[in-house]
Amino acid sequence: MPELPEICNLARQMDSALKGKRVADVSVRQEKCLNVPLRKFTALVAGKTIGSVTARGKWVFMELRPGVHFLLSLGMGGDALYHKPGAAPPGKYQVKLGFDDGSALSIAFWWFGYAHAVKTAEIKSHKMTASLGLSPLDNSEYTYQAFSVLLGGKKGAIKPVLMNQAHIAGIGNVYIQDILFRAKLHPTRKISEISEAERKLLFRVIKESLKRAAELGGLAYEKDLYGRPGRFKDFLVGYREGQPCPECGATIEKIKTGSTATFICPSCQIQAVRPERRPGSAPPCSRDPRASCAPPPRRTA
Amino acid sequence: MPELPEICNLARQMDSALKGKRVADVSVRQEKCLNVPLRKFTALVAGKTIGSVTARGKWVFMELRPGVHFLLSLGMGGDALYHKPGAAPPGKYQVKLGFDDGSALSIAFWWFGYAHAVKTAEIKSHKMTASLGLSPLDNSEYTYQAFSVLLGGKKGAIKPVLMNQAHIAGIGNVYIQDILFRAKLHPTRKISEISEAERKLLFRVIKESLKRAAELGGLAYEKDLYGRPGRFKDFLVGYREGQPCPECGATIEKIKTGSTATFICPSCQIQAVRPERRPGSAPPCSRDPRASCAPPPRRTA
DNA sequence: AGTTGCAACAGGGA
DNA sequence: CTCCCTGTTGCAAC
Repeated sequence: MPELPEICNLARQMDSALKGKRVADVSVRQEKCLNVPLRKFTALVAGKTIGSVTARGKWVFMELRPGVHFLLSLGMGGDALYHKPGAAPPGKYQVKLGFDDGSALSIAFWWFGYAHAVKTAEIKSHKMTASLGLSPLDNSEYTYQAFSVLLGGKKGAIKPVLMNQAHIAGIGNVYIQDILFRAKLHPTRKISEISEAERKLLFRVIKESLKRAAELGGLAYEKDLYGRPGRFKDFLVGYREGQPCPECGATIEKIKTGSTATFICPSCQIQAVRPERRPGSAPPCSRDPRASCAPPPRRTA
Repeated sequence: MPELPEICNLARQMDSALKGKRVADVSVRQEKCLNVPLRKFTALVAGKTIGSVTARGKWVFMELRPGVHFLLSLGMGGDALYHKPGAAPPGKYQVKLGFDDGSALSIAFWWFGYAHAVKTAEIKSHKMTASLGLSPLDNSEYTYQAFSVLLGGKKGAIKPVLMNQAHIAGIGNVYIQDILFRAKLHPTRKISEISEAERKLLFRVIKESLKRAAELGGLAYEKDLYGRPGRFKDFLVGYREGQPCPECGATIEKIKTGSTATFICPSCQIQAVRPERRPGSAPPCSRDPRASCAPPPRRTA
């Protein structure tokens, strides 16, 4: 459950389920995912009481009163699972917190993840979270103006900038796919060549795509705190290599952009600014991209 | 007179002509070429007596006793001219030092140059000179082993590394042309793909090319301390775009490599390691590249 | 024809 | 599907 929608959902569930519990037991099976030696980690976490749990970007912030924050990143994938009192003990995990009521939280990631403990007073010095940029679901900080400032003066391609957590926090290589498609932007489009209208559309598409996915409980192939999958699965172009574009029917391609893969519709997502449409000529894509948070039209019948 | 041969020649002439003179007068027409405010520059320089003058890379180091060094870089081109007592005053210059015997040194560069004054005790903190690398005409520091260490582990192209003053001090975009040609290396050849034999040849070619040019008093289109031109003008491929390669007759090309221009023989200078020559096949270039410090064969008669 | 500093980019590794 | 670090490369500036 790596990106912002899943993390938002997870943090909300943790906030409801765990708040007020006291950490009675700390079990770490993989010390390298910690930011401090095991002894220090345990000393920081054990005995603390869980306060608010929030999300920012791909990170979960769990308050451990008094004076500590537990910071969790699931990296390229993993689960944070709640185990109620008396439930069967968790199987595979890297870190487990047992609570005073017999319940537990187990954390398992299958590649790289981070379970960090920092003193709240020193949280500013935790680089990976301190450098996080705008939260796209927070309307007070994610404004069109702030978004424009972010892109201002940049010379590179649009995709890496949107995925840079220091700019906008929470977009990974999954949700970026349909965001770029809905914004009708090729991943390597130069930022300096994005028109005002395109930038406005992109701004809205980011917010609405992530919001929609969060409302659906995140990706269908990720689990929530209770092991249940999300309901978001209908990608427009993401992971649909070889299938038809829902807008124009062209065959979706999987390309390499820098070191990451991108799925694009080669006809809808263009590298240059779309030329002015002359009166009478057909629009390149007929549907309103803003409407496409809904599942794509089925072409199977 | 920008690169090492010209600077060596200039420093030697300055050492002979200026040593022992006392700076009586400082005139600065372009303050931005200084490293300190004009008042401070004057305070450091005026009244001092010239000691040894030496060269390192593209910089002239002039001792100003007691306790100061005058550091001069002519940037992309310029002159440092001696004016004997009673001679006509210099025309255009950015910086002029007048001496107690009525002679003067005028410095004029036509783009960017530096005339810096630093306390000798603080010379290590003068970044542009402190970071200079190996002197290719100093056999005790420019050894094949040191050269190999420089190239070790590098992944990029050979040309920018040779022109990096922190590695080898003194090669610019003029002398690099024939150095690469004599070493039979394409400017974008990957360092990791240079063979041992090629590296040995390159090591020698650098030293011998610069030494030969210095012995000729530098470039024919540059002036020495007395306004006289050097005698080096017979480039093998440098600035000979469209003319035949002196080795194989192929047409010399001017290409862009990164942000600089390079003149190459497309047939002699290859990007891949030269394949082993099978017995009986003709060598790609018949002349011994080590012999080519002499002028190229004339093709005009 | 020079150098610096920064942004962008690519590769290796945890 | 992650991130950081490093070195490299390109560009704009003086």
